[in-house]
Amino acid sequence: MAGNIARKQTDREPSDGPLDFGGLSNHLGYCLRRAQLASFQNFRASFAALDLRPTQYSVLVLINNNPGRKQSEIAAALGIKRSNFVSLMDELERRNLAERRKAQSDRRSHALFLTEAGVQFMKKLDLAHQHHQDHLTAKVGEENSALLIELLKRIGEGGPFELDEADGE
Amino acid sequence: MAGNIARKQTDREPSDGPLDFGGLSNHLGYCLRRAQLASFQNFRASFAALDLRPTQYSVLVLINNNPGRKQSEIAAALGIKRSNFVSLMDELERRNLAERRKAQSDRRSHALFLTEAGVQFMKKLDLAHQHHQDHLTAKVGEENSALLIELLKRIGEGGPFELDEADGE
DNA sequence: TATTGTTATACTCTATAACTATA
DNA sequence: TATAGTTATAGAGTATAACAATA
Repeated sequence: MAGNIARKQTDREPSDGPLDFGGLSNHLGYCLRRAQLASFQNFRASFAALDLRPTQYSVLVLINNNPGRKQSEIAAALGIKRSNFVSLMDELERRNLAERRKAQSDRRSHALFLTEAGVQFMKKLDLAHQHHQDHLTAKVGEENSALLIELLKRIGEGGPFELDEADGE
Repeated sequence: MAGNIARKQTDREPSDGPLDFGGLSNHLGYCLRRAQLASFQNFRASFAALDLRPTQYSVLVLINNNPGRKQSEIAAALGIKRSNFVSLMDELERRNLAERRKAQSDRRSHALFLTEAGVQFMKKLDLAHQHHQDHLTAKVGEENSALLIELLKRIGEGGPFELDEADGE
């Protein structure tokens, strides 16, 4: 808030010293973005040995908890477009972690399952995720973790998820 | 946690009903990601009429609060690579919101300023941001907003920012 | 030799349109 | 005709390498 009124900014060059973020440091959206980036970064570190990105992890968890569900259901639940989900699933299938099977009831759709290797892999993922979660929890303080999650859910709910888009024209 | 032991998943097709997210719904990192996506979405809606993305907004705010600082300083403060900052700044210059000026002291560097139009534009940005911030604050409850920001800062601090990378080889 | 800005490139994520095969 | 999966494409965001001008 401090600072500039409506005039062209002058030629001074303050050069050194820390930058003034103004109100930005206390903008909820900005803090969210930076926290999320830090979280992703730690996720990547925790899962580096397993070579798995956050999105891939969430897909495996969802298939594991809902074996046999349609590809489009898993995608929609995670807010991923059907079209973008294809290559994601291709990769998991290539690594023999998950598989598509033709659904009997509706031969258009694919039912998704973890492979045996995928189920085994989940154990390692659980450990890596615990490591990641512990890191974040330690940062906010254990006693604040549940409240933080609650507040984040309030922001996140009613998002773009659970609803698939109709193909536009 | 409920569910799958180490065996290949069977062919059942539970078909309908909501998906089981397992522990995922209470993963801090996952909640962060969904909240951040929802926040970005609301940001875009609030700034749609102004045709400005979150990154562009943060750049304008930082230049406004630190006129005359080097391009690389602004970029580093926001965690943006120098190389990626170029097209961003090109766009802001093309729209006559900000400008580069050759620095006197070091003719390699560009000092960044808002244009007169840019300073005027900030007023509209402040209003749009207030609208956006109010939306988020209402979702978490006004009495929780400050605490949430504090907790997010703990996660976000020590991130990839304020430090520029050395050019690799 | 190191730094600033730049270009070129590549990979991920996201978004849209159009195709296919089934329904 | 509508839906599930796919393909192709395009826009952002992010990452690295290399170059010119300057220090």
